[in-house]
Amino acid sequence: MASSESGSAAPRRADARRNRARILAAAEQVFGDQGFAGSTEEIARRAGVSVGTVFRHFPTKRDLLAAIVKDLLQGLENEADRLVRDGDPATALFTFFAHLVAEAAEKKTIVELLADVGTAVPIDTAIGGFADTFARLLDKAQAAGTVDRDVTADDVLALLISTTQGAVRGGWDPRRQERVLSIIFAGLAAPRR
Amino acid sequence: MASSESGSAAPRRADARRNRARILAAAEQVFGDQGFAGSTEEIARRAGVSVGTVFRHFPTKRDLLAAIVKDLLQGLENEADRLVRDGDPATALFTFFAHLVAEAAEKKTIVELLADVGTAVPIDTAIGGFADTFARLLDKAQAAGTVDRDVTADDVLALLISTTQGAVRGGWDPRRQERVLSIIFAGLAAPRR
Amino acid sequence: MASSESGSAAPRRADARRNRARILAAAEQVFGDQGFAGSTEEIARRAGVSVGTVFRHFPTKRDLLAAIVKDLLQGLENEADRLVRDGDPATALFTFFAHLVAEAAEKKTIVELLADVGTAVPIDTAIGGFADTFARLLDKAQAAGTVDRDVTADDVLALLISTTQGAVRGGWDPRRQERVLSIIFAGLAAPRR
Amino acid sequence: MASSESGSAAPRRADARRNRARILAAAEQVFGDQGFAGSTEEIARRAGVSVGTVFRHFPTKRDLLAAIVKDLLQGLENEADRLVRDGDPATALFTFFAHLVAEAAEKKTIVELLADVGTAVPIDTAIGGFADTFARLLDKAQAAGTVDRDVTADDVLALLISTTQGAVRGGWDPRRQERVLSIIFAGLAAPRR
DNA sequence: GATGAATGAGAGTTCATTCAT
DNA sequence: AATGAATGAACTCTCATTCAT
Repeated sequence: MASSESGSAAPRRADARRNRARILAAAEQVFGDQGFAGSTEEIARRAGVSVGTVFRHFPTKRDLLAAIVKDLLQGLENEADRLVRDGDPATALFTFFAHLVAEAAEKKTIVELLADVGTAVPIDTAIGGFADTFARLLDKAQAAGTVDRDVTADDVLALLISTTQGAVRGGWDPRRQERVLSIIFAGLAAPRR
Repeated sequence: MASSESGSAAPRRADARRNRARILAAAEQVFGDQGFAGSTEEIARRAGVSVGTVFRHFPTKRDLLAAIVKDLLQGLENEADRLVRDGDPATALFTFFAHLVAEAAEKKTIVELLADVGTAVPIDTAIGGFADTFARLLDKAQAAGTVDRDVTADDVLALLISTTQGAVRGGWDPRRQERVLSIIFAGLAAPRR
Repeated sequence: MASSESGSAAPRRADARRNRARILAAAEQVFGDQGFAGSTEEIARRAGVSVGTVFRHFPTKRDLLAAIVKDLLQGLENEADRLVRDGDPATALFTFFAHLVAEAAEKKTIVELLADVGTAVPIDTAIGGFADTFARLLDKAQAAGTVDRDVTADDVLALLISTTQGAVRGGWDPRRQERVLSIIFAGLAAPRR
Repeated sequence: MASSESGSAAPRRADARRNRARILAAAEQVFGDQGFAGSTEEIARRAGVSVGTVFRHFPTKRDLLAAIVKDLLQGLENEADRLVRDGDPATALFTFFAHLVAEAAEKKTIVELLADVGTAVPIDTAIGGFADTFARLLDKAQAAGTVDRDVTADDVLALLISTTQGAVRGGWDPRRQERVLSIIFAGLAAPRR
């Protein structure tokens, strides 16, 4: 009774936990194929479960999307921590930046939805979770002289949103992605004015 | 492919022409307020017209969106032509790039829809209309030495899509927008590798 | 644009008017058979119309009920006016009272719903429409000496609600109804205290 | 017919007995607040029990309602017996009648449901339990001369249903209730025809 | 050409009831 | 006996699209 928002973490019973996972997977598929318009019934079908069960786990369609996004971000944040600790200060910022863009390109539709559906998880909230990480990575890079001192963490986040959305909406191949990144990274390195 | 797809150009009768314009305006408002989910009936209401009329002009909701986008792009291309002719070769590329981003930020929702709704007008088709323009502006800039020779027109278009989408989805204030652009422009100017 | 609440009066087009009437009739049937739980789809079917049409006429299930009740009351009020004008002062009150009870017994389920479903038309509002009429009938009866002077119009209305509900819920046969009324009328006539 | 319909009387185990009571109490609350539409899950929650348990005790929602009503009536019948034995013959009928109306006004929603929901306990069955009691009270009153000889027990029951339902549906304040009763009692006393 | 009523598939959501744990 | 997850039919309502007037 204490800690449970709607559709939160893991149920107690094993079968329920299994179902929750299946539903999330099915939803990722369906949203991926048809966008947020994909029907709940279709999700239930693919999860091998009845609609009622979907709604028991996620009282609202939006909650479903939010849960998917949350999982996705969780994974990324874990990787981030590792990089902050162990990466080369001079390049870790670039590495992580590129990594996020690549991930986004892979999870295309989810990232699209992230920005679309009113407010499931507003995009800046989502990316905001990385604010600290980037602030730290930026510090190190500036200390190492690979990024101009005038650049702020907010600048980097804004560029991240851009590149991420560009990758997702523009339908880039890996070469294009690499070239775009290299231009942006050059811009970050260049002394301003 | 030239002059008469469904709902294209201008009807003969004056009242019909007037209605077409009203409907487009109303649709731009409604889509702007409520996204593509805004109902056809609402559009009809705001246009002071009945649903039937909306459908006579645009057989499908998507056609409506396509028409709006087409108008928007038409306007921009006109401005582009002027710039190519009269602008300062060293900076015209940057000026036009910034102009497009600003426009996008203004027409937020329409640009969002551009990328979202399946295929009203796929984003690269839309932006592709500027390919020639940018190719020419890029040439001049490289000749003037304000952009690195390694940069291609496709690179520029990719960056345009990114910044455009970033501006629209990220909810930037003008200062952020300016800073982001200046970093990207610096990246374009910097000699590669 | 001026005078039209939801589901109000009569549409312009003849077919629409016909449909509206059919829907009302079907709804009266269905509500009568199954109470307010009867489904909209069933109503549509019996009206020979699709659900969409039902909802175009009455945007809410409750609106449908309200419309039925309104029609019912309208009819009764018309009869009331006639009685006030032409009836025998000494007995008109009793006549009209008995008439309403009989009507209620006939339209059983509708009257039940009147009181049940939250607030489609709150029962006192409904009966309140007769307040004036009863006030006038009561005056005349008291002048004629057939009702005790201590009785107020509110008393009469309260008794009307009672008898009405009794008739509807109690499943009285005509004899029972007559006996109950005669006792109540005797009570009204009797000098108080 | 005597002791073991579904969900009847008292379970053996102490905890089960406790649960049964809790569920009944919770259901009375919930039905009181939200009518018969109140959800089983809500009832379970308020009883501090799971849905499964509710259904083990009362296989159907309607059974729950029936049980509540049964309890309510049981209590009233006990009081009735006392009155028949000890009350003043001349007034006991009136006293008990008024008492029932007051009770009904208190348990408003339950009494509403009594008459509404198809058949949990049909209203005349419910009130029929008092038939004997009233027959006896009526006898005494007629012997004492406070009620006209022409009045039958069925008349009294019909009036009881009326007043009861009137009180519940009409939203009377105590004064109105008193006035209505006094008129009805006057009617009972008055010599007929 | 315009109107606006009709269509009807489909959506999200609820809830009594069943059943594995 | 109790739990609480699962079921799935049912419900109200929306909306792009068609078509009689």
